Amino acid sequence: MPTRNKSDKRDAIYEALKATKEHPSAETLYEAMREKVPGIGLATVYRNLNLFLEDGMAISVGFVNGKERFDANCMPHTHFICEKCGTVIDCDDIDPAEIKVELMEKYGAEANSMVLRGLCALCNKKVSDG
Amino acid sequence: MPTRNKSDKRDAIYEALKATKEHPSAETLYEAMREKVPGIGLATVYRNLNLFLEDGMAISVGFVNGKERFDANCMPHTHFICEKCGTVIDCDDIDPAEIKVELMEKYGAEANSMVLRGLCALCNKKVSDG
DNA sequence: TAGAATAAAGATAATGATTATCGTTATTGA
DNA sequence: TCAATAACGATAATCATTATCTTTATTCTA
Repeated sequence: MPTRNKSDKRDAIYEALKATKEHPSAETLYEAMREKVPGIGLATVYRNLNLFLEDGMAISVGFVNGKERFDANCMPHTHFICEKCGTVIDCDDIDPAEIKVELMEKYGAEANSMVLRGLCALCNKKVSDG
Repeated sequence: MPTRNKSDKRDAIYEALKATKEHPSAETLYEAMREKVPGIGLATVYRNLNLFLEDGMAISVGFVNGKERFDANCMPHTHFICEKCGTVIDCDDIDPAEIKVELMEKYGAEANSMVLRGLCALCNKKVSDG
């Protein structure tokens, strides 16, 4: 891990990312932090999120409505993204290990993430309700 | 499916998308078509790709390096995306059905796509070779 | 089949998320 | 303490995508 200076802002951003389950975008995280950390800039949030990725402290879940979403939980776990409402769900009960083995055996590729997309329970219900 | 006028350009774009296995971006498809279809505009490619999505004639595979990638094959199938070289691979041998059932049972969510990300065989080899 | 109504096209301006730049401030290490 | 470097906030720049506008093609009807 590269050497970084101490930075209260960075620490605050990381704590905020760890504290939420909503897999926020840079913008969302920024808005949520403005209250607690007055004067923080959007560029600082973007900058530090990229450092977290670089340092293996966070992962990118993917893009939802054109915005990248982040997760401080780097343990390999499956994500579900609802294409209707944009919610990102941790699917801790769905083990990607078997699929990863299959992928390696059949394609020689090393997967480090698995993302499912579709309609979440709530949006799916709304659709079937008409 | 909404009514559309006949359009040679649209047909050409769709044929080009169907003909390739590389899951191109709008830009890539546009560049590939300029020779065969002189005078075609980038906006026309974007416009028609969106119509294909709308009409269920194509799917979005996801974003690779900030660019959306498309596939004319709408049969449910797994994709692998190499984060190093950007290659998108059809994993026809990896059946997402079981995972989808699991997702529905455990989370009530309806998945319509499954995407794995990581390093393809070639890039993985390069890493291990050092 | 002409001609109005609508869809599609090409060019390009606008948008919006992200990144780069720049001057300033904080941190580090000698 | 102080020079070197990292981080910051503000904001300009970038780049993929979308919207707009004018022209051209297609369709539908009288």
